[in-house]
Amino acid sequence: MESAGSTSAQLTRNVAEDLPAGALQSKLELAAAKKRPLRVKLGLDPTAPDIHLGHTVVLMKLREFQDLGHRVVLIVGDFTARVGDPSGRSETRPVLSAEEIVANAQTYERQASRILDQDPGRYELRYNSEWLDMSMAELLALVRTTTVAQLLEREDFANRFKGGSPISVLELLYPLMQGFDSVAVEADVELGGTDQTFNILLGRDIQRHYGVAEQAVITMPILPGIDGVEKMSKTKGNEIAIEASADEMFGRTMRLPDDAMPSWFELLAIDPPAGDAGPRDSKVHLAKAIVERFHGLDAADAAEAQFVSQFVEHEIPADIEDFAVAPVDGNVHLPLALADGFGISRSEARRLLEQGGVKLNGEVLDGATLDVEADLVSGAVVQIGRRRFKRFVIDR
RNA sequence: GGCGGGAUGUCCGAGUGGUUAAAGGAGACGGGCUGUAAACCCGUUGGCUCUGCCUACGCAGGUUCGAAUCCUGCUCCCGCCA
Repeated sequence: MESAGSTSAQLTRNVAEDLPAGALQSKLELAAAKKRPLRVKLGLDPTAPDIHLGHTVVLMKLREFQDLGHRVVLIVGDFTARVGDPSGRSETRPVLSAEEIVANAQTYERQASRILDQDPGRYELRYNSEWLDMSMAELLALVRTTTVAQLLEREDFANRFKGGSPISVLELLYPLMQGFDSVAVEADVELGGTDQTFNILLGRDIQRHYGVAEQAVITMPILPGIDGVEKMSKTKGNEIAIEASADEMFGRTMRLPDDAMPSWFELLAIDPPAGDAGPRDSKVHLAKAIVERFHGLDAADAAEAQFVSQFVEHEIPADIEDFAVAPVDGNVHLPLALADGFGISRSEARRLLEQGGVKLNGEVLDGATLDVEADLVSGAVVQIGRRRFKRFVIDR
């Protein structure tokens, strides 16, 4: 068996921070001495329905722990999600129903299983309502562990406080609840993005107050979204979902700004191409590696071929969804058909037509034509911009 | 509890009775250039049965020929004082 020191070095390879210094190593030594696996915690917010590449950075790190024989404890924050955030419009969070939470948790579990080992010895899924649905007396005991000054040290709280933006008490309570999760599951290590540093560290304080061993803290850098700037998230639309199709993964990766490539290579643990590949070829390499990870090598090759065909050679893709249009008096009214077919408003469809953004079988439609004979569009490929396609079939 | 300030389109943010579907910016989308990168240029960006109509400036009423702009009540947010 390797020494705890080298194992620790391996585990901290691409992390942002490993706090406090040496904590992980002593945890590993402890585990080796007691011959028990470490309990490695990750909290999941059950609000977002899909896992994307950003989540996988942390999940892959968890997987490394599992591969070393340790046990991952995933916590679904169903309790906090059920409470919702009562503060004003600025920070509104939808209050999720119990059914939605369960559904989201199942989605997470299914998607996370693509990365994590589901072996019960190395994997445990818990809902925090199990322990957070506590009495007022218990809540007071929890609240006693922390001062307001401590909470206001967190950067975003501090900024909002200074800037006069609302901070609800519930938000202040979140770090406490997260910390109590660590007490409840007896976490040895907690992982999270760097945006979680404060919460995870506070977890240590709370554990100490409860007389539990303090967890080691490991934070992973935040993966930028395909805009290269903001944190990857579904609400910003800059994500690549791990359940996205191979073509979509490939295409979206190709939209990544060059500057962001190094961090993607590093955080996704993908080896950059050897030699002096240009930025474009490097990006293809990156895109293929990502697709390969989730769809396999064949799919990666196919996605590349598809990409080249569609965007380099401007071929019309092979597999296009059909969309049934109902003609009126033998004509298809384009604004309506485009709106329904592509999920946009009719006004937007009109605008796109006027701007020459719509092609019918490769021909740009001039904006004046709003109605087309049904026979002409039957089986025709309709294209909006560079990447939206539908095949119109006449529904008689 | 008292006093004061605020709520505008996806977001930020102008606008204090009429040419305001609402300046400007961001974002997004379409076009050009290109490597579906960056930078840059042009255009668009509430909806619809589209030379017009409807809806919209926290919510509900009111004044007025006419209101995002004035008045009243309500909701929420922020600050100071207690």
